[in-house]
Amino acid sequence: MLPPMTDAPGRPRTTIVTLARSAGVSASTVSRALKGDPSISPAMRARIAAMAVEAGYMPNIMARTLSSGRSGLIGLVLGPATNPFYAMLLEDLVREAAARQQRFMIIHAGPGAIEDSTAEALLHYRVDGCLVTSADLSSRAADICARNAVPLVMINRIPRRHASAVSCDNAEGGRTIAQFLRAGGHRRAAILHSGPGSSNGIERERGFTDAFADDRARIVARFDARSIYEGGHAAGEAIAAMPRRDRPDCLFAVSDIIAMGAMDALRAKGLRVPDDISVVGFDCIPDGARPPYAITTFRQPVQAMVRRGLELLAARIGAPELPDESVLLRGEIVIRDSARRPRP
Amino acid sequence: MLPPMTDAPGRPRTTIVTLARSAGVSASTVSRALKGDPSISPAMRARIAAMAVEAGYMPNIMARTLSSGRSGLIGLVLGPATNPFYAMLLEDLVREAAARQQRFMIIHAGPGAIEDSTAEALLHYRVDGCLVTSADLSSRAADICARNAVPLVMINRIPRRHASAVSCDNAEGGRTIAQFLRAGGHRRAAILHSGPGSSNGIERERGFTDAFADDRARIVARFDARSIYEGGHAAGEAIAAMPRRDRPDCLFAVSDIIAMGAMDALRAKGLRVPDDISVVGFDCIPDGARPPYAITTFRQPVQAMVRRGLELLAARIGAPELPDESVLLRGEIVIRDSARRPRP
DNA sequence: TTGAAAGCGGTACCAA
DNA sequence: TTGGTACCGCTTTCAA
Repeated sequence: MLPPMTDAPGRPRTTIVTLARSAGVSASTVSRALKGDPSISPAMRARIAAMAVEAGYMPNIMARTLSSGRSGLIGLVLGPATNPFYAMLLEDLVREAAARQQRFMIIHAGPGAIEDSTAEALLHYRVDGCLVTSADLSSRAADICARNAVPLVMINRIPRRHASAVSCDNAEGGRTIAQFLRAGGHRRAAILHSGPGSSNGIERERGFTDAFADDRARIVARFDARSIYEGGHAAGEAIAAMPRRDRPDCLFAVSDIIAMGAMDALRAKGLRVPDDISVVGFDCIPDGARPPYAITTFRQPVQAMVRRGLELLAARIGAPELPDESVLLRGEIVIRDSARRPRP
Repeated sequence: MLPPMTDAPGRPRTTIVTLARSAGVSASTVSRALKGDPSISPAMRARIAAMAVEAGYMPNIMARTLSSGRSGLIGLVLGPATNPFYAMLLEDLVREAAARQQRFMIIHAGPGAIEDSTAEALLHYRVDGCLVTSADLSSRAADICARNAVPLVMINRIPRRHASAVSCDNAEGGRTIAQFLRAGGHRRAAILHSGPGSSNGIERERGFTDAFADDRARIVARFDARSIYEGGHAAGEAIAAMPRRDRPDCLFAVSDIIAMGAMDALRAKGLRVPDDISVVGFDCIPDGARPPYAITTFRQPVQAMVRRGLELLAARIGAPELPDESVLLRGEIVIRDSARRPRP
């Protein structure tokens, strides 16, 4: 047994019951008064509120959850926090959620898949809902959520069954970038993608290819850069090693972190960016804006995505019958110095 | 095999009671069997375990917490996740905690102070303990934890009253760097610190100054870079603007992110690093290792810090009367190319 | 080795 | 407008 949590030795923790006793009313009255039930007289409400403050009363969420079934906890499945994009997401997420009185239980923040045991923790804690950003939720975990009627919202992911989603219009972003490069005179592109498991990367590449390739321009190479710096670096080295006449004149990385790796590798091999080869990324992470990189990229509306995601989730927590919904938000190209620009 | 749809209309959710009924035993027996109480016969234990799996039973942590007083939740107060150092910390933290069946409720992950309402959420959720990394916990919040006997462990912070702490030996790190620079022939140092609120920065600077300054060498300037890239950048510009003869020959930034900003600014003004001025950082974040920076720095033993921190916390959760403890872990210098090295 | 029963701190329905 | 009361799901004596 744990020692009782007391504010002072011998004095019992303030609960609704102690409050009720010292106010000379019933526990139910206190409960109602505290949540502003209009059926309690204003005078009583004020009196109890004052006593609560005075006694340092703190509601026990566990007890509330047990009887009401709502925990105020959201399960958060986050991609690798060391990827600056997820770090941005996390900051915004925590801030927005706090403003809505929601808290996150964070159950994943690294690379790789989520263990089932980790996913089950979500249900143990009776999370009201679950937010998934990019890292893949196993279908078993998703099934568990669906069966237990835990609403699922994915941010920055293509929706799956039993889930709502909000993401940036990735295909449109890819298209915009392709048009920009075409206008800049590029005709031979290499794509640094993030593998078949990344729905975002696939969409971006699809949009890019659609708008870039025709009878005068084409995709000359593709590399799997796994959404990490090292992957981009390896691809950059491979590109630098290509015979000069086969080399692409521009490079589209499906995320900035990949682009950064590629740029460093190209330069280490003596190639100039953008003079010898243009590089474009995606995401608009802060690191990519700094002088050594100054990456031309596509900004995802992170804050809006976070806000909409939380809204979708809140709505579904309140009304589980709501149908799944996906929302697509428009981003914008950010032109810096890593790619040759169109002539004015 | 997936669990049956326990939430199907009309069919009750699997609880200890439903389990007990269908096993023809009492709820207490099920409770004990499930946690491997040796006083339950092995046969019974096995039978109940099998039924639990078959029924897809998930314990309700809220109920368990209510009766046992232990939630398995740790409150996490994290510094700004967009600072790569905290991102590294977060990844390790979540991984280590999951292995110990602990989950984090994340209540802060941005810049700035923690709102009291946010801190109080910790208590509402009856967290077993609280882990604080760098971001300042208001003394009010700390008091609340102390009153409620919620153990507090700080990682990467100087301990405060009512808290244990684990951190890197910052002063020693500062000293090591100073010795390295002195050996490299540097005599005029500038310090880019992170303000009076950062105990780490203060320790690092103290160690550095102790080992650097004497009658042949001195600290020629100090700048408050607020632990952010932009702060380092501003300081770098100020240094570049100094008359040549007043300029420092080396620069100690109390964190890598500051050093990166400074390097970019110095170079933008035409100064070469390390030829015109050496730059050293602290933390060893991945970004600092990349070619444009290749920062000479001091590596904090992050993984060990995380592990020890969780150990300290677990011990105090089990035995709240344990005295506060601070542990200091030794880091190591990482020599790269941003600072002139000693002649062999 | 097992069962009965009393909470843990709230919520919510039914009376008064 | 208030009080009484029956849970929510699990843990933990105390008895049998």
